[in-house]
Amino acid sequence: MQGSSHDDVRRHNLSVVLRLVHRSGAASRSQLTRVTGLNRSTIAALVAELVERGLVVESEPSSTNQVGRPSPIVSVSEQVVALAVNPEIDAVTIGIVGLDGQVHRRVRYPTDQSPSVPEAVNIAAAVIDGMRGELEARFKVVGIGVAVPGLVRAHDGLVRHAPHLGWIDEPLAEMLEAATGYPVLAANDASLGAMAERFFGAGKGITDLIYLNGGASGIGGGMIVGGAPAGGIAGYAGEFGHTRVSDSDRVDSAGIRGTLEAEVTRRELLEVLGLAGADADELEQALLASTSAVVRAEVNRQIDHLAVALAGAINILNPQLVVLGGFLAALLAVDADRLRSAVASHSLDAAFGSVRLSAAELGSNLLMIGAAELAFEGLLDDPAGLPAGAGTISA
Amino acid sequence: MQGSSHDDVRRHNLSVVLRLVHRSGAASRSQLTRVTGLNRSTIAALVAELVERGLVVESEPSSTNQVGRPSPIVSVSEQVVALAVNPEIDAVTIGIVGLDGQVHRRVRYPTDQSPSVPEAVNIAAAVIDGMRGELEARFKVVGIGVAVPGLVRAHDGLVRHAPHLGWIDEPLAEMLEAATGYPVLAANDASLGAMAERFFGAGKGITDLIYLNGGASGIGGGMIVGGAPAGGIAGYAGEFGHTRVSDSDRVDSAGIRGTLEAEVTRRELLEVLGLAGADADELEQALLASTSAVVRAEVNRQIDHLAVALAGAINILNPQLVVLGGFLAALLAVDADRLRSAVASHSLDAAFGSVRLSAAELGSNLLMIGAAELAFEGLLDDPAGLPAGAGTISA
DNA sequence: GTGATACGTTGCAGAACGCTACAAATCGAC
DNA sequence: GTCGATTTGTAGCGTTCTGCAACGTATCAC
Repeated sequence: MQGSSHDDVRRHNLSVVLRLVHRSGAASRSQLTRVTGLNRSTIAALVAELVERGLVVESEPSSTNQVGRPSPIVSVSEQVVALAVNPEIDAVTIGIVGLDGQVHRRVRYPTDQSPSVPEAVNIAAAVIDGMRGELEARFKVVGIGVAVPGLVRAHDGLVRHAPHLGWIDEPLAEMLEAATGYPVLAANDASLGAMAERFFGAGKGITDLIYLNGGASGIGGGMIVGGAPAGGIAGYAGEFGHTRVSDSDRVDSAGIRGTLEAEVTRRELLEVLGLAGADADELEQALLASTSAVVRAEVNRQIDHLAVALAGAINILNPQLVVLGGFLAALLAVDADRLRSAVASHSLDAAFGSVRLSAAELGSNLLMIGAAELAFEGLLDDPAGLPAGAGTISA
Repeated sequence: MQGSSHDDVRRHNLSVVLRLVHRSGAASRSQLTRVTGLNRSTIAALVAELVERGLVVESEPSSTNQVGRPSPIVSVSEQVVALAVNPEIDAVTIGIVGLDGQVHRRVRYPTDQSPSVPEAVNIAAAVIDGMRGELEARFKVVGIGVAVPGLVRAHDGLVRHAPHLGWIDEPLAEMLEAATGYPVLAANDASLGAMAERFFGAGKGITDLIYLNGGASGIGGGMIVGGAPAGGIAGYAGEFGHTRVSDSDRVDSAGIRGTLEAEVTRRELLEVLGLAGADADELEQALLASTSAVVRAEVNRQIDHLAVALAGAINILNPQLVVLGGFLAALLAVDADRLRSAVASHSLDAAFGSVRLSAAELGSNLLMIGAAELAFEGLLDDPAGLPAGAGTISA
């Protein structure tokens, strides 16, 4: 319950303009006036301030075949970037992501075994140190976002529990901040995936969506509720993988029986296909190509269980869109009709009627974009909060 | 993505102050300055405007045993009220609810059979006409809120489907607006219950909660996510009753198998108790008094199924609080430990660790307060939007 | 009573936005 | 190619709202 003063108005309006060009791409000043409802002169002043702070660039208008004076195009500065870090079982991936959502660079640093927290921090810090010359010469770095495959406490980036990495109560953000000097934020990978798909992928402009991702180690998810990412009270929200879908005794990674993650697994799909390993695209191709009845039965079994979990979430959240990533997208691709009708049979007509099932669009850049978005969040909320023209951000 | 101007600042600050005295009760001006962060002089101006508009009242400070000049107490005007309407299977209830949350009057108009929409509208309009003398003399009515046991489309109050009333696609809000002349908003009863409990009941000050209500005709619910009521894309969110909790063939009111509403019913509790009918309090007393093993077995069965649904919701939403109303509160009262441990066994430790299970507090006034809150919403969002000093609101 | 403290009140200054008038750039018609 | 219509940028002014500082006032402690 905070009152707002004039400073807040300015901050808010700068934030609105920067968010627009960040999320919707380049826009003319006249478009900005229409969308924001602000006056021409106000938009001019706001854009001028953002230009001065090096956050956006104005460029010559392209010919639009429209009457009237052409309006300058406002686009995000290519110099403003965030660093994205994603520790996994077999690698740590580090990326440089522009404020326009472009992934400038991505480095995957493979590890022999699942990295410990100090190892992951050391790898990330070393790679970032290697990039530092380039970063300081060409870019302004706003901070680091980390996508963690596990539960992360929102306010301080403490990793409560990352089962596949074996991390428990690790102050990851704090350590990486100390090692690099950049401000660090961390969050659950699937929540960040939901945010990325929402802004830059299948969910553009949508206010209520559910995102489920199927990976080698399980199923995670995230949601956007009423236009805002829903993190829950401590940032643990979105664990769709542990939803109960059957009375069976199969146990998931958290030891819970009959859950989505226990019934719907990538491993079993690979087994019936006779594949040793495959990425998401290869798995989808193999499933589509297969004519085996055994494969088909397994696919159907998994689709039916997935449908129960989706229907439950749809009944509760009444979303506009369900985005499926990883091998769950493959299940959708193989038999969308079966999935749709199975979901329909478990959900309320009214809630199901307006929902669309869709595959994720961002592919391998998903987590880079999501993690960077986390780091950009502070800048987008308060574009004037950081010192103008600073090359790097110090604590 | 809207910009804000000076008008918005004023509107926002008026809204913040009015919301504070509405939700947290009377407060001194100095308290308001502290909570809002606004300047003394600004608060003085805001309160003065709210007084002039007849929305709040300033009164002499009570002796607080504190040094310094006493600060006037700001409280909500007792004249500002909303009308609450709640159609049910066997009655239509109409209430007058003050902006302070006080229920001034409640009229339950019993019906022989489940009322049709025109009947419900006629009853409500007739009762309100009967009150009109009192309303126009003593009160300023901001509008009518309707709590409907069914799916309601948010933006226009169309009742999509109210199974127990047998209503399908009924323009309830429109009809009641035409019949009474007051602006009408409608929403799902359980969603409104969630809102009421959040602001005036067990969930005061909590930003993430789930509310489940067990009634004679089924189980409904609502949620607050990140401080805001979550309605979904069309206002249908919160249908926890249709979450799958078992593989059984029991069917719920929507024809879906193995759901919470199919397994956990008030009817079966009454049956094992040998009771013909009972309100929520009587049922709870009877359950607590019973020593029958059969009763106990049925309670345990229902608790275990309830736990599955709660755990699923907790994993997905990571709330701070779960509020149980109706006969679900009775199950909690009978064996809170069993419910807690059953929920724990189906949920993630991290998400379950911070959650509290609690019984609803508002009892029979719940829906009156929730429906009124819906009607107050517009006023709270824009206290200056309505003409100052108007006795009633015309379209 | 006197001082300290906290708060209301008043007048003024600053910040931000909208408005209006004017200038500039484009398209289409002749 | 020129002219008018249209759209938008630009500059200056006015309005609105909040913050600040100074002063007045009411209470408590001694």
